[in-house]
Amino acid sequence: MKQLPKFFEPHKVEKTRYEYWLENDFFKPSGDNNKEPYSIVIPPPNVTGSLHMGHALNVTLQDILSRWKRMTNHKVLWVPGTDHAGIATQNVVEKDIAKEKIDRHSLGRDKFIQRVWKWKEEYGGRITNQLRRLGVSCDWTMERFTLDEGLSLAVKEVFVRLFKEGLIYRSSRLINWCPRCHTALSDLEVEHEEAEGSLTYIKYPVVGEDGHIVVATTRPETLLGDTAVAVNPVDERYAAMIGKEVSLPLTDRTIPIIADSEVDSEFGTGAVKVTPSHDFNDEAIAKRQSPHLAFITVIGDDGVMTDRAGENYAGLDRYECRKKVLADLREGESIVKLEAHQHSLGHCYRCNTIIEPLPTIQWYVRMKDMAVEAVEAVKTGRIRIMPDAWYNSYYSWMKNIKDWCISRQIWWGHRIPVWYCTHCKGEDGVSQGAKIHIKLSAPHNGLQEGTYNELRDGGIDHDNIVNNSKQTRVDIDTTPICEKVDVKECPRCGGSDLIRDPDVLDTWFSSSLWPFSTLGWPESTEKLKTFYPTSVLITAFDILFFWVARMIMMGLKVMNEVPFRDVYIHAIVRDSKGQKMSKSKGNVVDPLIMIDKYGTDAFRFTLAVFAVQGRDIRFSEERIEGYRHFINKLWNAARFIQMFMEAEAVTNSTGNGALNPPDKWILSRLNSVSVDVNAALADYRFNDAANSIYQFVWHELCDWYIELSKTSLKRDETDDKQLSRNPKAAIETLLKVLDYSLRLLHPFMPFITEEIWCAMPYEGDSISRKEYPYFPESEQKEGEKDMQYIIDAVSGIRNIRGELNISPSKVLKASIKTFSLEATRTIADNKDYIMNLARLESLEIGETIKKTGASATSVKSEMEIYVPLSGLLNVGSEIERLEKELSKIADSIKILDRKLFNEDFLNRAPKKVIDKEKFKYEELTVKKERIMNNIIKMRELDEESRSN
RNA sequence: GGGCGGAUAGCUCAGUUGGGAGAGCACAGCCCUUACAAGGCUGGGGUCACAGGUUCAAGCCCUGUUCCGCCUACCA
Repeated sequence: MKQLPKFFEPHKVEKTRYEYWLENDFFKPSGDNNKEPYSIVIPPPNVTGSLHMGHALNVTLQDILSRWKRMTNHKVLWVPGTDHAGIATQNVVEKDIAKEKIDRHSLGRDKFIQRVWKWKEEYGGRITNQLRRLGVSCDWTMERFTLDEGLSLAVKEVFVRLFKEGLIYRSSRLINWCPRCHTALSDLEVEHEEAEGSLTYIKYPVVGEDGHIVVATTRPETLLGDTAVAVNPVDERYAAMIGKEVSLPLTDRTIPIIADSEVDSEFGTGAVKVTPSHDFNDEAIAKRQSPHLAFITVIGDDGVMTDRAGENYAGLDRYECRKKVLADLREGESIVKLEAHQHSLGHCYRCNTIIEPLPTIQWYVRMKDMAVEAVEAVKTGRIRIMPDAWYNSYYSWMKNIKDWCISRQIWWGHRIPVWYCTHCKGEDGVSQGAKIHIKLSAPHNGLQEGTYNELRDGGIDHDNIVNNSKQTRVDIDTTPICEKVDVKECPRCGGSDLIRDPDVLDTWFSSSLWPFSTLGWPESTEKLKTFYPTSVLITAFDILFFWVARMIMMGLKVMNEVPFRDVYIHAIVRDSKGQKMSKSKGNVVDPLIMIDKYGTDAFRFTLAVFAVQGRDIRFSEERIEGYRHFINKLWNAARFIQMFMEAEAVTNSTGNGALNPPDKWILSRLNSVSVDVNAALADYRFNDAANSIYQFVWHELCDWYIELSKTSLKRDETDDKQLSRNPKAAIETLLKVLDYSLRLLHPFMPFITEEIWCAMPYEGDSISRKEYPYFPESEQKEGEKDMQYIIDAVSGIRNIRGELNISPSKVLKASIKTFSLEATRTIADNKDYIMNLARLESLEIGETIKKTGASATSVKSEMEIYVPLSGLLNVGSEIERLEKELSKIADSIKILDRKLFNEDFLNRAPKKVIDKEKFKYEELTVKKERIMNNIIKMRELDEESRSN
């Protein structure tokens, strides 16, 4: 046995303990083959990431579950890994090489990707190393990266399958475009923020007449791309104008006034300018018209105005252009008024640049049918979502789901497995449609030309489609050839002049395959067979749609089985004021700093206590401090036990096997706590589980049991032979309760529990290999009633001390008048415990005890405690004390009165409740009377002393 | 616009089928009682946001209101 040092120093043990666990493969699946395997895949953090509170909470909860299940003998696999995080990582490396004054284009695609890989090799391990500091019990031999060879194979396999099923297709339409990242984004990758803008009212003169029509817009610069003005067909104000032309200010174009029933007559002037190339609504209007309205793209893919904006504006940044357009309109007296206007603006979730809707050609996944199945899987309970408030969000998102844009115009990621033949024109050579020209770059980057298939959604002015910038692209006008392997020659014409699609897939595409791709799919591996579907997914709600919903759809589509049984959605960690933590606000709390300051165990335990279902977490450092105190308490409790293990009383004790009364009590409490904790964990009530153990260890084990055991452990020195205690039973109970407490705590605080456990004479190589305590069958309340008498007696005396300011070091005499045989017997049987805990030098017990003159009194339900304090007692304050007690009881009786004199209550409430209330009433009335008697006696005494 | 969550002690928050309002921190008093002052004992402190309703009984269920927070949406 190793002597525990005086203080627990987390940093001295964390690293070595963790290495010990790894060396011994404790985190690899083992356990009972007959029990259901348990598996979790980690939500892969971005490889560029740095550990934040969200990660810390997320993995702590997973680790608690994993360790708990391992200790309950399940075969547990927890798969770790990281996500390649396409745009984010590319941005990081681009910034990196910018320091060397180069950009990715001058480097070239292959060299750039090499640089990213190099970066990944150097820094990609940072986040996983940080996770290790939390003590996570992942099976690191299973670590995966979304761009791994195996996972890339899975991605290609899925893409090809979906393509061949027609679920993946190409389309040209408006897409959310980030002018800074130069790529398309999915709807989800756009973050909307409310902003104060202004609504500009602009006059468009009617051609050939004196009149004009006024339109209102938040984006005056898009006027340059207007191709119509729309009004509601039933709007009488404008009925006569439909079909007329207006001349578009600042241009030499005229555009028609058209009717569209979606136009809201109430908003603005009821007339809306239509810019099909730069607004999703307008695109829809344009496509509802027959023939379609023209698409004129005046903003380029870098947010700079194109040639089509006209020579006065081409080359201007979009916001510069807005200023100039406004100035020019003002000069031409075209502006009627400006109004302040609140509206929401889309921003890129990676770089926060304002999104520009642009017409481009992109790859999409058809979602509707997959969503239907994914909804079904949840509705039928094949997947549970917790807390259940999230069901509605899930359903409503799935119901309104739109096709998912999966192509990104960046380089870092899974390149789309599609090739185009420059020679053949598609299967029938003609029907693939006419060639169209695409300008591939923003004007100032020089023009590149290329062609794409006409995609038959018609109407778009493809001459002005701005495609992925700075990308050289040659004629591509053929049906895509989609294969898993590199295509070297065209399967249709045999030609070898093939061009691979330059785009990569949305990062979330590979993430959506994570639960099965990490287990080896498309190979049919043992791991896959054993651990798919996974048991639970632990995640934050902000990626419910990004990731969780898509995993469900892909799991069902590809594996024909849900990816996980349970989804547990935890809160987001906010700062102490409830603000979202962000670098710009400067309110970020770094988990690693918390770990440095307080140790991993205290930090983890705090997170567990914070993890209340359905509620945001306001982080507070003070709480960690509080739980560090708890760790200290636990540590010292263990030191106490160690101290007494070799005490003379223990080693010399014969140990007749009989348990001391407190031993029975604490063991019974332990059983009950073990049941509570297991139930809480099974329900993902991490806070309840943590609090139960906390309460037990501190307030039952330490506050009462250990204090009581000091008496048991003493060599019998009382004059009363009957009270001889069994020190052996006490120390054995201490060891046992400590053992099981540590086991209960181990999933929450793995390090200190291991450290203490290994220093005790327990058998085994690690606490993590021991069984988790769960004792439902022995949950009888043995010893709990006896203990109540002891607690009543002790706390009665303590209360007198506290209230009357009597120093704890002053030894007191006391007597207890008992009112039942059981009370008499129990108090007498436990006299030594009571005397020690209450610091008494003598204690009289009996039903005939009389109170002596100046005594303080404590009235309990089956006893009255007298502490004679001649000379010490301030009669006035004693009366005050008793009156305070009396008034509390009187209040309670009043409430009970109201109930028990209410016939409706007596008639309708369950008998159990009535009996309980009656019992309480009796008890309190008796108590009240006794206190009153004592007050009367004290008053008499008071008067006596006054008259003397 | 639609949806969701919150409002309980000075602070941060628990409160699982409706049946005597809790914890931690902070505060006050007495104590270095030999595991622990990162501690022990004792105590003070709450019209459970507001207004109705259901019920014998409401912090908990229903309706409405106010104030916060979040998600979502194409009102230019």
